[in-house]
Amino acid sequence: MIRVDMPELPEVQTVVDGIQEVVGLKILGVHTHCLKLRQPIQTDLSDRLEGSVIQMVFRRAKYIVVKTNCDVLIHLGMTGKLLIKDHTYQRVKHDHMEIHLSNGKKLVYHDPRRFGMVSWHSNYQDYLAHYGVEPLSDAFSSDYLYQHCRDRRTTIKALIMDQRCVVGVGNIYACEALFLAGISPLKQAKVINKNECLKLVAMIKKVLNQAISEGGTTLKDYRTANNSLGYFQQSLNVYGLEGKGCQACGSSIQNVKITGRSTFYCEHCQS
DNA sequence: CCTGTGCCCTGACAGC
DNA sequence: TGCTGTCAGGGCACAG
Repeated sequence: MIRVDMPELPEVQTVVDGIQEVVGLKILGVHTHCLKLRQPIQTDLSDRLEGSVIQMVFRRAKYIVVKTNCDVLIHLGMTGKLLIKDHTYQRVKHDHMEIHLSNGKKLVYHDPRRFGMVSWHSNYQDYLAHYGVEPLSDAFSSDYLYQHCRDRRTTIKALIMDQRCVVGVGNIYACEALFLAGISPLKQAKVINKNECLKLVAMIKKVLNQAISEGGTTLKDYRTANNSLGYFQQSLNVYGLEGKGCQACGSSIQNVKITGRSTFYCEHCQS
């Protein structure tokens, strides 16, 4: 078992659950320190947010949605963190934005690799209009996935990572779910049968739900120790385990590239 | 429309 | 020891 700490859907959900205390607070001001994220932080972000009240914080795909008088979308990218700090907190390297709140605390956006994003929209749904169903919703069913697989020559792994089909399934959980479903990541989507769709959908929901429940516990510990929020760590079966023995059969875990992403699987258990 | 490739960015790590 | 090269990957632009 190895541990990783990239913010996939469960990590984003855990962060959202952990910052509910900001709901109802007034935004006194916003300071941005680096405009060059995945897309530039809008220069009028502060003007837009100052004086407004945070009405709701929730997750859509891997975005954190902060509803005020407009919608603020926050994406953590690879290395992003959203931290609650008190008024004595001093900014450190890679803190790109601070939102000053009416209870004296600050919501701090920290992202060394700057793959993340912060932006305001009048309606967040317009920005995410091309996004598919939530993986943990009833809309993501085996029938839904099966229909999306029709006539698709791409691999099943690329398909479940395509946000137009289903959102929030990143590289790690795609690998893990395919392992648990016994399906090769290299298999063409169009030859996946209904029973395989049933298993795969169930396993995607399982790994995500499991990670969310584990994350809640880890986050609580993390907060106690550091008085701050961050994403957590997840135990894995195949991801990052190239050359190691498969837990189920002992065969060596393979690593192949699929659409540029490292893809870990067991040739014996997945076909 | 469908599919694959490359880019953005910094830090961790391997190899010399 | 310090340098260089490689890799990590979500989302999107772009090419074929």
